[in-house]
Amino acid sequence: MKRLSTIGIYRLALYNRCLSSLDRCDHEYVSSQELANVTGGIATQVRKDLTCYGKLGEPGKGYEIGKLKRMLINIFGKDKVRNVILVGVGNLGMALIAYKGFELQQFKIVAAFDNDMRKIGRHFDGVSINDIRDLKATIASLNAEIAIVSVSTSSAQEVINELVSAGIKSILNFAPARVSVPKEVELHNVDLSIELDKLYYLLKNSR
Amino acid sequence: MKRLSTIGIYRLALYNRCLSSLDRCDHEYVSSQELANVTGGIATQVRKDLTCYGKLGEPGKGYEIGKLKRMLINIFGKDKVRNVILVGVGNLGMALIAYKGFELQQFKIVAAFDNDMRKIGRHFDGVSINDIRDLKATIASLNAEIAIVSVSTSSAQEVINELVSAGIKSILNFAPARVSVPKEVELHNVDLSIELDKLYYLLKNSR
DNA sequence: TGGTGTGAACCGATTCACAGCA
DNA sequence: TGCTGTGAATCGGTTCACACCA
Repeated sequence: MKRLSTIGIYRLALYNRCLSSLDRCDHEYVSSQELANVTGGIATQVRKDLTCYGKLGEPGKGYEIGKLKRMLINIFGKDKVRNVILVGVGNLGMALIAYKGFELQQFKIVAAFDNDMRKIGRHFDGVSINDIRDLKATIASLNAEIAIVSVSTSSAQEVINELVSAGIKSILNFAPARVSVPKEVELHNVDLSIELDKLYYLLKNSR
Repeated sequence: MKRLSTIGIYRLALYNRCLSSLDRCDHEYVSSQELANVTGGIATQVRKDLTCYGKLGEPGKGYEIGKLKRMLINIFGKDKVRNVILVGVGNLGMALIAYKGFELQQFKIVAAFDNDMRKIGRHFDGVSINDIRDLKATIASLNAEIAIVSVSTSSAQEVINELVSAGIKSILNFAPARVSVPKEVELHNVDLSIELDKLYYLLKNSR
């Protein structure tokens, strides 16, 4: 069972989400062609993606939706609850706490951190805002493994260092900074201005 | 001059940002090796990326920073101001309007739209919030080409249809929905829950 | 010597073509 | 007949090796 490529994981996640929005019973079937139509790919690729976790399609019928959902939940480890914390309760941090897309996927931000005294001790959308100095202790007590970082560029590396030493294994970083982590820690960057750069490029070099 | 792959554009944008943070004069030089160190790649790749727009490195010295910057600004069409509009002034929309990373890259959101009467006519962070019913007229008068969509999943397709018919060429969509656009329109999706899905996967399948 | 530019080799991912099963 | 699963062919991007230049 090999580790998938980033793009492979992405497509699997996409199938997962499309299944949820398919208004069909769990015991009904969906074909690779249909899944391809919804995700903008081709049927062969969908099949290749799905078969690397064992054969679960039925020739002539397709994939049983319930079975497929269970497989995907298992692949992503969503059967187990994982606590997510967030550092940096600015505009973006608040938006992420309140983000509706997370609820649908059973993600739960269990605590937030900031260094602004006016925010510490308060709640936002049901999530308590803690003193960043309590990061390590709180992470330990919550047994959190995933952190979302939405602090300023200048403090990103420092915050991430603390997260790593507190035992965080995976980090989703929104600060537009190149930060480094030990290789056993997973770091994903979401860089909004680079996304806009891409659009600029495509506009300038449009077909 | 061929169109680059998505990942190629991404790296170019990354080089661009790293140059800004390099505290060195524009007339000094940077080597491909150095650029690779900062961006986490290898020197050969940096050179391959840069040479597809003509030779501008100098053997034995490297790339003149000012020249490289100008080339990148040109590649991304940032020499020309492009007006960006935003639809959906919820938590995420507000965070995007206030996002500091955009300023650094000369991106400017010139108008926002919403359908909430309590928001329409007000300003947020210097950006006026307009009635979504005025979308077409306002886009035309501002000559906007890029739109950021941060509306709910259920209204994403409808809003995007309107944007397309109003002449928008590039869309950055934050709604976790698969939406379709005519093929001449560029659509990029930023899907936050899929980013978390990836972290879940990596955590479950860690090395 | 220290760097760039680039053809060639490599590698992984995508697509094709088709065997096989209900 | 309709759809899956998969080896083979293909494609494109990455890396290597080295020619070349200041």
